[in-house]
Amino acid sequence: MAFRIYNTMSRTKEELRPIDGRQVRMYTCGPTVYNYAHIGNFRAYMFEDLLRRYIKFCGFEVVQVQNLTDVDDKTIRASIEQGLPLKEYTKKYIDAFFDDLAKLNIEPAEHYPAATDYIPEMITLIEKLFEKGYAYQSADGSVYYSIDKFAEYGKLAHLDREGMQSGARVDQDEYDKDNAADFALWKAYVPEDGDVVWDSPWGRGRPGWHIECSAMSMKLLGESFDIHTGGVDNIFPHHEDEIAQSEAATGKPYSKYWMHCGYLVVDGKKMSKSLGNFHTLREVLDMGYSGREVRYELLSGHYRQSLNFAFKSLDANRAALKRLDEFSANIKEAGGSETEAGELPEWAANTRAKFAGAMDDDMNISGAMAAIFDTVHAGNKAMTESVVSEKQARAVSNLWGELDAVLGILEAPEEEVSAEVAALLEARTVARTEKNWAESDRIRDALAELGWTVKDTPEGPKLRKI
RNA sequence: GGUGCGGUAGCCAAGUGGUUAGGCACUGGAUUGCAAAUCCAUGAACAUCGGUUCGAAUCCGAUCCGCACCUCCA
Repeated sequence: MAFRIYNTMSRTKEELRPIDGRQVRMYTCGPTVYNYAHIGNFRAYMFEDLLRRYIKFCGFEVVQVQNLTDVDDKTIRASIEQGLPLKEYTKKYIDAFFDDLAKLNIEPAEHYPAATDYIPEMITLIEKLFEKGYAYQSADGSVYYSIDKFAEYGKLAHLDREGMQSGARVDQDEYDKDNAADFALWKAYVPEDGDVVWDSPWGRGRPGWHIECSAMSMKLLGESFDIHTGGVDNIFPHHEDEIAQSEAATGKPYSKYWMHCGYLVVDGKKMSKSLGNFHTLREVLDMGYSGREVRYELLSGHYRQSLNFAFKSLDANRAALKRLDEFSANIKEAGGSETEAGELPEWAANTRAKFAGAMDDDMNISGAMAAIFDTVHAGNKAMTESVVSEKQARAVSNLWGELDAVLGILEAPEEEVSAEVAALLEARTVARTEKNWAESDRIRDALAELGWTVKDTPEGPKLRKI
């Protein structure tokens, strides 16, 4: 089987074949750290996490770069408003970003370059564009990229110049540019930038947004690399401009594959800061939901489709996760103290193939989850009938671990049973032996207060975290 | 105007010519002191209209509706 991914450039599914045959180098557009990211933003990071995990599942190595945009209009404006140096202001949100990634069980990328640490690389890249005739300086001192010089401009977004001319939003103020669609490589200093300024051969100023990603990706991954990802809103202009800059400068193909995820929507509308219909992760966690429930939510739809966010979905996820946890706990108990894995039981023999078959098809997560739940059902049935040996259970546990390396949601957090809870459970067992049902039920309620449900099974009472 | 994505049961969400997707919720039963969990059983769907076909959720055409991008955006 081969992992096939949808390439926005070709608009078809293509087999993933890393350029060097072994290692997948991927670049993912990261956050602008002027504020807390909202969970719509995390949908993209979640998609990228699933992608990198599945690439590894397929046996490739991964080197992932995710940039931190720590200089732009918004970060500058906000830092000046708060009277903080830019670096100090953005640090708070960079820390929060990493904190949120951890809560969502998103694997760290190999590199997190901050734009302000790569200014020399950006300047070098712009110089190269000057040499090759793609860049020009306007009267106000800013440097622009001339899209007319790059014949393939528009190849990713499939936009032609005519369509753009009649576009709904052509900025009338951009009088300094040769063409309204030319974009800034270097922005000349203006007083509103405060002390956020660097020297360059074209005068003082700061880099444009698009050049940041081109400079950092090529510095860390090479002039040609494998996968570039982002949200669909990055296709144009951001990724189109990255291609124009990078390929014009190097004369080589930039990224081999382009992958874009759909939006998180609320009541049919894209979740966004400007619409105000967003929630930050910390807000949702404060409401009592777990990072794991949010992860399940963000994972539960195909990455290219828009995904509907609703709190009642999170509630439904809680129930689904409980079902998964119940199975995991039972299979673990069925394994006893056995450490050696035997053959997989017949009901789990095809699980891995079904899971991988779905994931191979451009990460069909719904098909993959169906393979999981089908196995849960068949396994519950087998365990109900007590036809699962300890060695078989051990093998299933191992399989679960292997699949969870991709999903990151199957392993429930370990919960310690406190002495108080253990004592209550013991007291309840005594009460039940004496058929003192009133006392037994009272203790069960008390355990529920402490966050535990108790199930009475033929093998004795079992505790489960609520 | 240009370019894309979509409309599947109460809700979420796969499927792209024939065979139960899956999850949550609901209903009946088994089990249980009562529960919980689990199992068994059951119900429910392809926006509308036409066409192609032995057969269409799937292909073709038209229509209606929703969303997004077209220089801040994951």
